[in-house]
Amino acid sequence: MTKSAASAQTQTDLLEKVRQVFTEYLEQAGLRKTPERFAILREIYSIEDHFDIDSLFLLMKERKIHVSRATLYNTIEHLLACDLVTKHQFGKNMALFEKSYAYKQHDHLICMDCDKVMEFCDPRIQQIQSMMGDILDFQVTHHSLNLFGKCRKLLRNGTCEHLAKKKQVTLTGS
Amino acid sequence: MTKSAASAQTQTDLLEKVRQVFTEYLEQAGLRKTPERFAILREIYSIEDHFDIDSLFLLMKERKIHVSRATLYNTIEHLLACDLVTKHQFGKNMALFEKSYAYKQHDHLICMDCDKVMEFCDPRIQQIQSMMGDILDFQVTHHSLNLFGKCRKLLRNGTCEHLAKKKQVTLTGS
DNA sequence: CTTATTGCAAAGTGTTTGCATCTTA
DNA sequence: TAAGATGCAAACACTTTGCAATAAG
Repeated sequence: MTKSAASAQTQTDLLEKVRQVFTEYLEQAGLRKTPERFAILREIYSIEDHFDIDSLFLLMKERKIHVSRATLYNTIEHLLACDLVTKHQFGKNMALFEKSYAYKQHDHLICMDCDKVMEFCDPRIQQIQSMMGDILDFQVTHHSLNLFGKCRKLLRNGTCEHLAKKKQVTLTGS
Repeated sequence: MTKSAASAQTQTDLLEKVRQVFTEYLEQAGLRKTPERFAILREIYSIEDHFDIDSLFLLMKERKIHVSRATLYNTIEHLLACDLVTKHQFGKNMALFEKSYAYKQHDHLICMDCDKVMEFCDPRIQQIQSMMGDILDFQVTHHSLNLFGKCRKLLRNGTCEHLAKKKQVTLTGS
């Protein structure tokens, strides 16, 4: 099996799994399993980057899948509720989303020059989160940590646009 | 000298100092020192909590200080540029601001039930920030860490509204 | 057949912009 | 007195809402 075939298989498995999670959520919540909802889920899981509602709308329009913006906003609320999608506010007013099933918890580094977003993991955040919850008697459900700045190396090379490649850093120790 | 007189003195000193910082910024940038700009600075430094543009507009209107929303948006950009004010996005679309001169760097804990914001400090954030900048060759200029959840203790007591009192926690060790 | 869901367009909300008027330097 | 700043209202961008038509259960 070639690498891309394996990856395609993984992608199919993932889609199958998230459809199942969504189905269970809809049933348990007494909501209807409409074709629009599953089409939106599928499109979202085909996107690698962060996206906003309008680019999702345009992507689906381009692929001849007609759903209204209202339905996108509505459906994404449900996908947030069952943790299949995560919402972000990276300093701009517009909300950005990303698929989040089976994704390791991560935080973001945002280049203010080219607007690109990189991801990183650091276990200390989890420690701070749970410790602060205890100290302040708060039930912390989630957090958002964004580091803002400029990509130095890429600025040296001229434009930042080349930074877009996903780059993920994980620390395992403390 | 009574305690409140001392505090009033401190408040006056602070206002004097921030006026000076703003003046220097405006001069160095070749911008005009208009009465509106200093009035806005004074009002902002009279606010203890986080605020949005519209509540600042209404506060100033109430105090019979007429400035337009356009001028508020314009001036706050300058105050951000010289670090006298900090901007936040706490998950909602609306931007929130706070005065930030001589304020210790801090992060936020947001109650999703009552929308109240608490502040805390943890030196590990600074460590993560500078380390990530080095690893990813990023020049990190600032960050935003928000912990979202529910205030447990206050929920037990009924409403969350009593939580509004500013509560700040600082860790000095790692 | 009942009622949730959809699509459309209208209304909201926070922010930005264009332009005539005013004012700082 | 010339360039910048202000105030107003219109324009914008993103999101939410109302409602008639549709379709899931």
